[in-house]
Amino acid sequence: MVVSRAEQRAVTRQALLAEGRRRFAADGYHRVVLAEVARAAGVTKGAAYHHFDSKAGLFRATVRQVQQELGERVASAAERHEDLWEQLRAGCRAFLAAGTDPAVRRILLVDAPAVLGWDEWRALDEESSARHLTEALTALAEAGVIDDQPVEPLARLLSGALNETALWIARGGDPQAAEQALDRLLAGLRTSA
Amino acid sequence: MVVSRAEQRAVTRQALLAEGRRRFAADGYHRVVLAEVARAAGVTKGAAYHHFDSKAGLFRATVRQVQQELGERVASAAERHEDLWEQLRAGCRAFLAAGTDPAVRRILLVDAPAVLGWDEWRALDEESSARHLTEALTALAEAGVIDDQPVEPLARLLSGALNETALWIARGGDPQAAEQALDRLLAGLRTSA
DNA sequence: ACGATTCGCATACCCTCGGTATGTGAAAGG
DNA sequence: CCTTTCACATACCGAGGGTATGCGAATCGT
Repeated sequence: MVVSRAEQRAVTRQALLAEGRRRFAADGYHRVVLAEVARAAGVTKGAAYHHFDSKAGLFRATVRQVQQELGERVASAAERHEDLWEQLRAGCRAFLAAGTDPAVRRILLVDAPAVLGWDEWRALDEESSARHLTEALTALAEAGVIDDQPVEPLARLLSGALNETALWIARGGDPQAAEQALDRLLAGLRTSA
Repeated sequence: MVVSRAEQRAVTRQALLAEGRRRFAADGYHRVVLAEVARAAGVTKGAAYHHFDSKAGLFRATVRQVQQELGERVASAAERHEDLWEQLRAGCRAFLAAGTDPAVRRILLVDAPAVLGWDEWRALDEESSARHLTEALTALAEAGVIDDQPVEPLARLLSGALNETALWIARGGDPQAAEQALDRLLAGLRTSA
């Protein structure tokens, strides 16, 4: 076995993060016990506190990871299209589809706001997935596809709509019906001119 | 002092509920200590467990109370209008305004889904405020003001949009801008015919 | 190359706080 | 008036987050 200190550190951190993610997604933040996460990761609670300042700290790192992955998924779905409007639609659909992932559902959409506080949650959301949304809306407004307007409130409206609908789909809602409703909603934003 | 047993029971229960609501709204569920709530209500932890089966039980009762008040506020705002469309708009605006109430914000929108689980939260939401929304949409669809479509996904979209935007306003977002964005979004739903 | 130092973790411990089991005195019931 | 019920209080338990400290192995300075 190799034994570089930096390597070992990274390995342990990843193991904790991976196990934490599994459990946070499956059981929810509150029911996860940190010592069990550490044990399953092959270390003890001491290691967890060496890498993260608290249970919430591990959770925060997990949120960051899941957020980033989600942002990439959404972005890559959007990038497959040339048309700005289709980019928005594709990104939104990708987000709705991501709601089936328990990690996204439980960690990002349900627990994160309560555990980290809405402010911090929103800040993290902004720097990953939500940013794409505001950028897309800004571009659409500049291109005249939607009315020129402050994009921030509109982005919040759509972000909330997507979050809630993703959860609804995950709990048995019809994905196709959701996409159609979303399409109607988005279509209503286009300039009538 | 009078001393009917039923009276005393009601008094204590209300005191616990009121104090719990204050603290849940101010500090968030996790940071609230049940014994402190009881002490501030003039009783001990034993009383709290006599009235509610757990800390989550007290929280659940609090959620119910806040939800119901919110539902009434929204409904009464809507009822001030004759026109179905104006009822929807008024209800939505009332909801956004309610987001300034810390109890609504923290208890209903942030903590409740995490503490009670999304399913139970949604069930409670449904029997108070969200129900009005689906009813309004159904009526509008029947009246031909909006396209005939499954109302459930649309209701989820709008409900999520309102929740998130209420939080955004509470954290410094411009209420007027939010209402305008909401109006555009809703207006897009009207039948073009 | 070898002592000094850092560092990645383990071990042992504390303490808060949710939950429970049991006691008690005063109202309700017969 | 005696019994029962009931609305709490009191005492206790244990889980689990957080901390203080020890230790052995990698890293560094000379």
